[in-house]
Parts: sequence; structure tokens; C-alpha cells
Amino acid sequence: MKERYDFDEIEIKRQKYWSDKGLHKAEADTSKKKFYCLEMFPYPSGKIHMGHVRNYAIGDVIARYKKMRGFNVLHPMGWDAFGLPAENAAIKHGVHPAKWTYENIGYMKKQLDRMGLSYDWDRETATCSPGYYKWNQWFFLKLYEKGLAYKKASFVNWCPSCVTVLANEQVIDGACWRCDSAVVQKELEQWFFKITDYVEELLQGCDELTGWPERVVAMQRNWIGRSEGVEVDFPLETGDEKLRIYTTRPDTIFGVTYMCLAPGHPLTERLVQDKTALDAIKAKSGKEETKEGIFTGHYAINPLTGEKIPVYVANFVLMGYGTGAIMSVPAHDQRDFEFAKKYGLPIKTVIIPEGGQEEEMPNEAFEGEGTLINSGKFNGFKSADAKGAIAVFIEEKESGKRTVNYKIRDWGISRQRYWGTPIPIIYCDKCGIVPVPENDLPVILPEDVSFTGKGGSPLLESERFLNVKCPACGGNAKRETDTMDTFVDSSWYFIAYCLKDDIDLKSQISNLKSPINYWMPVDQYIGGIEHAVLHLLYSRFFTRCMRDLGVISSGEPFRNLLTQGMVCKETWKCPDHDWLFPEEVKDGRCVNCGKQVEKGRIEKMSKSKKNVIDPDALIKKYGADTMRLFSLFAAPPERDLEWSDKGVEGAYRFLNKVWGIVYKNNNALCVKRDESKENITGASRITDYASRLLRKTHQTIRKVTDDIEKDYHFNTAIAALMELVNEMSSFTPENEEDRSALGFAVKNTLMMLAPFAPHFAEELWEATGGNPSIFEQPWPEWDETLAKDEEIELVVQINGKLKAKMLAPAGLTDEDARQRALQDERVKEMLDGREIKKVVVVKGKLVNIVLG
RNA sequence: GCCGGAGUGGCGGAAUUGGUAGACGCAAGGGACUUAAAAUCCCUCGGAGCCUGCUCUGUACGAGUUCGAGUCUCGUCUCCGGCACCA
Repeated sequence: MKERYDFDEIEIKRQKYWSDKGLHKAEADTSKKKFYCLEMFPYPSGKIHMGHVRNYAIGDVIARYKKMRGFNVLHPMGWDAFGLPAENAAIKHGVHPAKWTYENIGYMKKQLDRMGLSYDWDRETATCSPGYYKWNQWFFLKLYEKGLAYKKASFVNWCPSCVTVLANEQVIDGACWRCDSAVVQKELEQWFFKITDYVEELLQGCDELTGWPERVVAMQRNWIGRSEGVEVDFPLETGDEKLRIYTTRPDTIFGVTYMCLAPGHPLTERLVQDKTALDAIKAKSGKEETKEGIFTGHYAINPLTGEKIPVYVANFVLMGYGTGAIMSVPAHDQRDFEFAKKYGLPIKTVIIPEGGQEEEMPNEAFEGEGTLINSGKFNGFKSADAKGAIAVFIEEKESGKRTVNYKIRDWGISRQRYWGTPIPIIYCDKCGIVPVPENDLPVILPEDVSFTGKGGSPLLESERFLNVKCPACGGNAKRETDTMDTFVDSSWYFIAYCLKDDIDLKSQISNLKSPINYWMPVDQYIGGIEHAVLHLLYSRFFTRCMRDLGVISSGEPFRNLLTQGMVCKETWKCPDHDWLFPEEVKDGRCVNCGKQVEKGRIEKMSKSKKNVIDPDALIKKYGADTMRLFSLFAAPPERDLEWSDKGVEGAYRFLNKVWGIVYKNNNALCVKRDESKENITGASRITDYASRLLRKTHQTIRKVTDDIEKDYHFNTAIAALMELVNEMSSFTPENEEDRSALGFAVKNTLMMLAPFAPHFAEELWEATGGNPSIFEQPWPEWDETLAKDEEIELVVQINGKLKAKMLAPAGLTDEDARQRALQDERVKEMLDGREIKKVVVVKGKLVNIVLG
């Protein structure tokens, strides 16, 4: 072996070795226990970034570790290849989205391979390939058959800059999630997936997501937003029209002093005379913090009290939730309270808190539960009881019914964009909406379109695509020109990976022994927290739909989820030149202007903040193993990672140290024996020397295995390996026993290092005579008796404070420990003859002497 | 406002069911090797005191439970993330 650690040569050699061996290929085999390890696939934006590196390094450690544990491991990778950036690149640079995308895929794939990731590339999929998106279309047709895909006109979130519709989830604080432009409302015909049909199941399924981070499950529950309440009809004073409201607080219904309609409510136009005032309210709808409203001039009747109640239109009432109308109880709802104060409306208290009294002039609404007053026959009821009783009463009076409401809406999937899956629908003047026959799939995305960026669907311009014969009547018809939301693509790619060459979902229906049913669910899914709601919820929905189609036998796709933290780095800012690259800062000054720079916060790596590290450069300087090792060592996976150039050097030093030990061991050990100048006397001394290293090795195997198994805490596992290596580096073997102990330590260190620094471990494995691949070795096992310490440090406390430490044989009895502590000269001195009240002994660890 | 999560050295981070606070790494200081530097190796490294050994103190803050609290309970403060006029 070479004296120097030449990472570049080794890594390329080992990547070829694994590839030639087909080490990462997976085959479904029901006789083997499987492990499906999956990292969220990337959008092929051009180059991988450190976030990818971390994500994939974590996944690769798990995949390689599980393989060594004897699992049949599936570890695939592919490309989330449809999406806006490709189209934007086409508009900007005139490159066709397909060309742009496939070129990026080619480059990024090389980068991933250079990292030494153990993917089975036979299963690679790009969602933009017809072989993949055909099944998006097939799935769409199946949902359409079941009434789960439907078209409706609705107000949608429209981004004027991206010229497209956005899902509710893609709107953040009224702005586009991608470009930050203000989102406007526009009425369009859209295709929807009926996720609301599965909402109860998706919610209940949350209880079973025990392998998911709690906060992600909480976010999903929160997004679904289930609430139980009552819909109540308030008849209008004039005519037979009724106002239907939704409330979760029927216990406060006697406190209603006015009502509010959403500006978009169907009745507003009829009730409000002053259209300019109405328009003003509409303009302020759903945006502003301040509450504004107008009186309609109409009154409704509270069905329980018969009271006459003024009806308002208010900007803060949402049309999309409940019935778009509310009953207002200012005494017990802060929003209603503020509105009432502003417009001088009465406030009627109907709930008093436990042990409280009715306040004359409340300063704020009391939103808690309590006891009912001013509520007719329900006076004296507790809120919880009153909710039920009043709901029943309303139902008996046929004034309303108990209902469950959800915040989640159906999933709008239409996008007025080119680079996505064509929706397989044909519009015929005679037959109306006609689905493309299954046999005609895929509907291929045409290439002959131009990218002007002027908006509208580019597909409208492709005559060959647009004009089609109606499958039903044969007459002239037109295709749907919208494409699907790319979240459709990513909602089932993990199922596609299970099928190797041909993603034929249909052929797998009702096949209990299909590869899908062998590999699914994903045992470990790893990705960023940013997908906590969207992607993960849609995938759970899709998998359930697939289950109901018979494609898969169970509906929960991801057993365990690990959300890795962000990769962060410090930032630099110049008062004139904004964010600076680290190399633009010299001695605390900006190299452009010489001004004092400000050390900014530690932020997520981003090009705009100029605090990115380029993985290519890192690999060139230190190699992939060092990069992987550092990103795994610096923090536990779920936490944010602060990038440190010095820390990377530390990881590199560590590998060099191991290399040095193995090199020395391999070549110089045999000679060393005669050159020995040290005086080591007595065989027992030598035995002890070797057995200490042996013990440490067994302890390390236990620690590393536990750390990986428990929570994938690779940072502490690597720390334990470093400890062992430190011990090895100061170990000079003097005899056969020593040499075999060191050999054992080296061999096990390499095996444990293998998932983290695979090329490095594989190279040294071979250099030390290991054969075949280290990844075909079983994970090391420890011997509990050999791992046991012979001596322990017995801690003596007096009144809980550490006073002395002494060596004692392991496994001593509590009584022995007690005697040793009490008879220690120094302890005796400190006790100074004072009365001992009690002695607490913690087995094999500690004695606490409690004085009176 | 509601729901999560977190506050430990100069820094990243360790500490089974409550039982030696600060593993491992980085930075820093000192030393060895070298003509010199790099690399490497050795030592020190929470704070304060007498710098030998030791003593006191210390895990955001304040109480509490306990023989014993970074860990459990209650309260306070700060920071981060998500949701947010959802009736």
C-alpha cells in the first residue's frame, strides 16, 4: 500500500470496482428481509449543493449500514424533472426544456457518483420521460372514473409573474412561493383531485406515523384542520331566505349580536345596495389585519332567541371555509369583539369563567369555556355540555345540523405551463369532456412549441397537439392544454422505483407478490422539512388511491421519516457591496472598497447570501470521503449543520491518521519487534496491554452500533471511532498478542467506518488482506463479556457533592462499595466523625454519604 | 395568538431509566522535531481563588421535588420553525 492517502485515485478506483461488481443492484427476493432506503429526489437544476450532499450522505450511510446488517437494500435515485426553471431557461436562453433538463441530469448524476453513493441506477427515473408520465395520466383517468378527478370553475391563486395558477400551499403570505410576486385571484376552469374524500383517513393515519418527527405529524394535522361544529340557519327577517352559518361554539349562540358575510358570499350582491362600499370591502378581503365591514341594511332572526340581528359584510370572513357566513359573538370571540367596538355593536356576555363574574365593560373577549348565563333554558350548563345540548336542540328544531369542517381543500392540479404532464382530456363540442382512452396513453408532450414567456399555455400553439379527433364521436375536438402540478409526479415515484425497467402499474394490480408489495413501504425516507405538508401529504393521499386501485396493498408510504437540518454558514456584509464571498473579505475589510465588513448571522447556504460551499471544489481538495465524514460528524442529522472549513480539515486529518496506523501496521510491524528499545517486563503487563485495546474495540462496536440503531446519531458514532483510533495510534505492539489485538481493532474500525467513508474503508480493507468487498462483510458484533471493564472508578459523594474517586474491581457488591468508601482515609477525614444519616449506593458507580 | 423545538466552554456538539457536566472535533496557548516553515507528536484548556494538590462555583433565569437535577415539576425570559382573521 501507498504511504500517502491519495483520495482521488482511491475514490475513482473504488467507484469503478463497485460498479463492475454490481454491488448496488437490488432484486426483490421474498426470502430476504428488505430495507427500502430513500432520499427525496432532486430537481435537476444544474448542480448539486451542500443540502443535497448532506441529504444523500445520510441516506447512503443508512443504506450501506443496513446492507452490512444483512438486509436486502433498495436504494434508488431519480429526477424530479418537470418544473418551471426548465421552462424559464427556455424563455431566457432559448434552450429546449428537455435538452436543458437532460443535460443537467447528466452532470448531476456524475456528481452523485463521484460522492460514492450506493444507488441502483437501473431504477433511475426522470419524471419528464413519457414512460413515467404516462402513469400520471393513467392515474388521472382512474381517478376521473371514480369521480376523484373533476373540473370546476373557481377562483384560483394566480401568479402574474409565473403566469400560472398556484395551489393554496404555494402561496406564502399572499405571495408566490417561487418568485414572491403578489398573488391575485382569478376565475378559471381547473382540474382538481378530491383529496377531501380521504381526509378522515389521512388524519387518522397520523396516529400511526410513529416513525415520523412529531412536528411533521403536527403540521399535517394542522394543515388538515379538522373542527367539529354546527351549521345553523338564521332566517332573514324579510322573505324566506336563510343565512347558513358554521360555528364551533354553539354554546355561545345566545350571545350573537350581529352576523357577518364573506365579501364573496352569494347573498352579498343582493343584500348590499352600496356597490362601491362593497367593492372596497372586497378589495380588503383576506389581506389586511384591520377589520372592516358594512351594514347590509338587513336583519336576520336568531332561531333560538327570536332576536333581530343586523347582518354585515366583513373583510375578515372567508368564503372558502365553513359556509362563508358567521354568527358574531363579540363577548366570546376577539375578532368579533374588535369589530363590535369599531362599529358600536352590542356585546352580550353568555359565558362566565370558572369562579368569575359577569363584567360590565369587558376589555377583551373571553374565549375560554365556562358556565352559561343569559342563555334561556341552558343557563348553568358548562360549555362542554352546552355544546352538545344546544346542537341537539338545533337539530330537533330543524334549524341546522352538526358538521365537521376541514381547512384542507381539494388539490388543484392544473397548470398553464408547458413543461409538465399533459392532462389526458379531450373537449368535444358534441360529447363534452371525453377522457383519452387508456390505450392511447401516453399523451406525448409535443416538442414543436415556442417559448415566448408571454403567458398562456404554450401547448395552445401546437396545432398537431391541440387538434384531435373525439374518441367518442370521431368529430373534431381539442385537447386539454394545461399540464399537471409537478407534485403529482413526486407523489408516487417511490412506487415506480420498485419496478425495474418498465413502470407498468396496471400489470401489478391485485398482485400480492409484486415487487411493489415486497419493497413498500419505504423503511427510511430522508429529506428536508420544507416538504412536511405538501409532498408528504400528497404522497400519503396517492398511495391510498393506489391501494384502492389494487396497485399496492397498504396505504401508508413512509414508515420512518428523517428530516435533516439545513446546511448553514456564516455570512459577510459590506455596507456598500451587500453580501460578500469569504474571499472578498481581507482583515475584516471589503476588498472592493476597504470598508469595515459586518459579520452577519449564520444562515442557510444560498447563492444570494454568497455563503455557499461548492461540493466539486471540496471533493477536489479533500475527496468525497472527507466531505461525507464531516457533514455527518458536525451535527446530528436532524439538526442544522454549521459549515466549518476547519472542521473539514479535522475530518481529513482523522482519515490520514487511520491511514498512517494501517500503513505502519502493514509494513513495519514485523521488523519493529527486534528494534524494540522499551523495557516491558512481565507477561501479565503485556497481556493487559493487549486486552485493554481489545476491550476498547468491543466497547466501540457496541457504542457505534447503538448510536446508529437508536437515532442515526452518526456524530457520536464517529466520535467513538475517533476515540478508538486515538487509542490505536498510541499503541505499539510488542508481541503476537498485541499484534493480533491491533489487527482486530483495525479490521473492526474499517468495517465501522465503511458506511461513512466507503472508498477509504474499502481500500484499506483490501490492503490489509480483506476479501471480497468490505460491504459484503457482516457488521461487526461485540462480546459483552470482553467489553466489560475490569476496573471501575467508584465515585464518593458527601451530601451529593463529589468528594473522591477510587478504583475498584468491576462487579463489586453494594456492601463492598459502601465499605470501600467509608474506609477511605480521605473520606474519613472529611466525615470528621459526624453522624452518618444514610448511605446511598448506585451499583458499580457511586456512593453517596448523607450526613445529619 | 396557537402548535412544535431549543437555550450546556471561545465554537460545533457529548452526557442510558435523575447518579463523575463538558466525550469527540475545532480554535487558542505552551513544548518537541526542523536551518526555517508546513505536516506530525506531546501537554494545557468553563470560571474564580491559593497555581502543587486542592477549595468554591458553574448547564438561560427563579422556585420546587430528591440523598443527588443539564435531565423531573411549576413559573419567567430569550431564540428558532410552522400555522395564523379557519368562526
